[in-house]
Amino acid sequence: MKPTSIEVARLAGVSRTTVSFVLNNVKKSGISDATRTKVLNAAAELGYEPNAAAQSLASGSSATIGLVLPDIQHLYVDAFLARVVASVSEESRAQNMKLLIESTDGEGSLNYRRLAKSGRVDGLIVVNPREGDYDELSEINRLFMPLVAFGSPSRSIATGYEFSTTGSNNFINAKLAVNHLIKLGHKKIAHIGFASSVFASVHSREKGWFSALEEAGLVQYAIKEFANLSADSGYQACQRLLQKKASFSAIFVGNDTVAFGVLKALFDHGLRVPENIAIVSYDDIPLARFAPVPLTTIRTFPEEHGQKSVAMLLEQLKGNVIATHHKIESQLVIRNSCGSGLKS
Amino acid sequence: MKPTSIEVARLAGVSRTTVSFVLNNVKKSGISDATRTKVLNAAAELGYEPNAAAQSLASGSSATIGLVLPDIQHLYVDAFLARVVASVSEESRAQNMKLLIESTDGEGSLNYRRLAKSGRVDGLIVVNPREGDYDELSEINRLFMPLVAFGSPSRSIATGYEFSTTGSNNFINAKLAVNHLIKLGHKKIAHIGFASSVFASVHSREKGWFSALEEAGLVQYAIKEFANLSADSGYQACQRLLQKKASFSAIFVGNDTVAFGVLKALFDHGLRVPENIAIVSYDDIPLARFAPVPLTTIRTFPEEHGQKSVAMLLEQLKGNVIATHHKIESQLVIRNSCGSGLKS
DNA sequence: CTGAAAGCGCTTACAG
DNA sequence: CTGAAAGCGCTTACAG
Repeated sequence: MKPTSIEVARLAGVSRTTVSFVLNNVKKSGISDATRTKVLNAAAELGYEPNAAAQSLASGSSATIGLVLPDIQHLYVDAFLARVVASVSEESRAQNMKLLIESTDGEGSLNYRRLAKSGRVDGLIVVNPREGDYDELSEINRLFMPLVAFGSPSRSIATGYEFSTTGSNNFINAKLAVNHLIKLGHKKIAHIGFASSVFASVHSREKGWFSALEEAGLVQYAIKEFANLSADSGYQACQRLLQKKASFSAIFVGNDTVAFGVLKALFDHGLRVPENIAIVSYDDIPLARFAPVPLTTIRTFPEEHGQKSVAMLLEQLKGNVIATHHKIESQLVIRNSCGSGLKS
Repeated sequence: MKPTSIEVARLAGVSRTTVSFVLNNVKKSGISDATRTKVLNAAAELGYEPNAAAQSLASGSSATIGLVLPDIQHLYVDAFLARVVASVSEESRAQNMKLLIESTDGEGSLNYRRLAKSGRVDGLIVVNPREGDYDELSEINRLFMPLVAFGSPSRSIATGYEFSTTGSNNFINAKLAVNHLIKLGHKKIAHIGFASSVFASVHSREKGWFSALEEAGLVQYAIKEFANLSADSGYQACQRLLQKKASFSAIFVGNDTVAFGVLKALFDHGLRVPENIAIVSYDDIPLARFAPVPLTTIRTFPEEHGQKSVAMLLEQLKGNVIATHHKIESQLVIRNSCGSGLKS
């Protein structure tokens, strides 16, 4: 039914070896132009397409990248993650690699080892790994295949983990955001994390917030709540915050999606942004500037991250085994929600 | 390095056949419990994981589903598509299938045939295929593998295409949305499509809008513009609309993301929603009710669609070859943007 | 209840 | 410049 390389060889009047050499463009094979043309014509005539499983089995490489997402629920609600998927997909395609999507289950665990051993993928990009996964990831990287942790701080290298990482510096950026609020005169600055702090990125942003308060001597005003990815959970987290006795004049919100919910909760409470409460958030998703109050936020570059992750993985696949950290610079985008200006 | 089934067989003191039977749970093999246990223990002890390529080559099935996305750019900006990816991923996982992501390139073309012939996937879910792709999809389905077109109207069956489809009825739903505006007394109802009308869903929504106008005898007021997926493109499309001489008191916007841009364009133009201009849009993305004016919109159920697509594909994979259309009901969610009520 | 052996469709030393 | 042949690691009739 589907033609195999043997049919192509027969039609072209050569051996399967030659067919393989021509189709895979093997340099050192010294195929004559005449032969090459014959093979190419035969393959085209038969509509030949190599069987991927056979190729993979024989060559030991699957030509596919595995993208591991945290709890897949993130994708339902968080625009940031979608952009990561899109850019990784795009770049993989550009590099002639296929893309396999995996996600961790409810408990956040994925059998990385099984995936690695199955030979289904040549390398792994793991998005926002949990702190508890670092040991296993390191072992996967050492034993089986290259691995890039997306959205991880470079500390993985500092602490002896061997795999590559890419990410913006959540800690520094969070400080940047909070310092902006401090500079505007705010003293009582609350924090709403965008998810559970088992996620490294959530945790780092919280630490950055706290560190900024410490340096300014404002920790006595520190109060915080955690949302759970959706705008709705942000709404609820903000309500919990409002019920506390401690007051605040500004909130550093863990991401933009959650900030949408926070804005609504504040409005529903009769509070105006930025007049009564100033907000700075994180991500600069495409809708951030279309929010009820255009959001002042930390702009990250997920597309660049995604592309870079793929590039780093391919580097390692080529045998360039140095684990590196690629840092993506971020920037504070000032819009209306912090009350410091009206640029949009 | 990685153990193979032969090592497992050796350790368990059986043949590879037996190992394969036990691990694949082959019913009719009549493996004794004692043997089964021995094999399982040996496999566990060695940390054995079957090689996927070998399995696929030998069995003729890859146990993976291919998910084909339209222009990958959609994912950058459209929350709807992300939910589709998430649900398909989730359901695939639940069904023990792997998920391969493919996307069409800039010109919107993908070599479906190559993908099908490579044997990399057992079946295909194609999201929002372009009208021009139907012939090829039909052929792929006939020649190579089951295929489900996601977001397609059932007309594919009516017109003789053989593959299965799933989707809400864009035409009917658009009419529903527009009729709601008509019922509220609007006569001059403009339309802003969310993308180019080469996409079947964009086209159907436009037709639904126009059909509603026809039935109400309002086509003389019909004006339209098309955005290009992002909120920003919605902003621009709305500006173009505002520059026309024709006036309007309501807009049916092709999706929520674009509606965010439309809202901003109207505000910047000094128009209030819903007082001056009423808006109904489409999708009910998670942020729709957190928009500057909570959006009245058609709620679709992408998660259900995604899950159903996978289920339909698996049915066909099991040999149940009937092409069917699964229709997902939608509903109009009334919020503030149409001015008819204040439910949220 | 279990095993020997063929076969899936490629790649890749190796030999010439 | 090209080909015969082994091998990748499984599954699956077939035989017993």
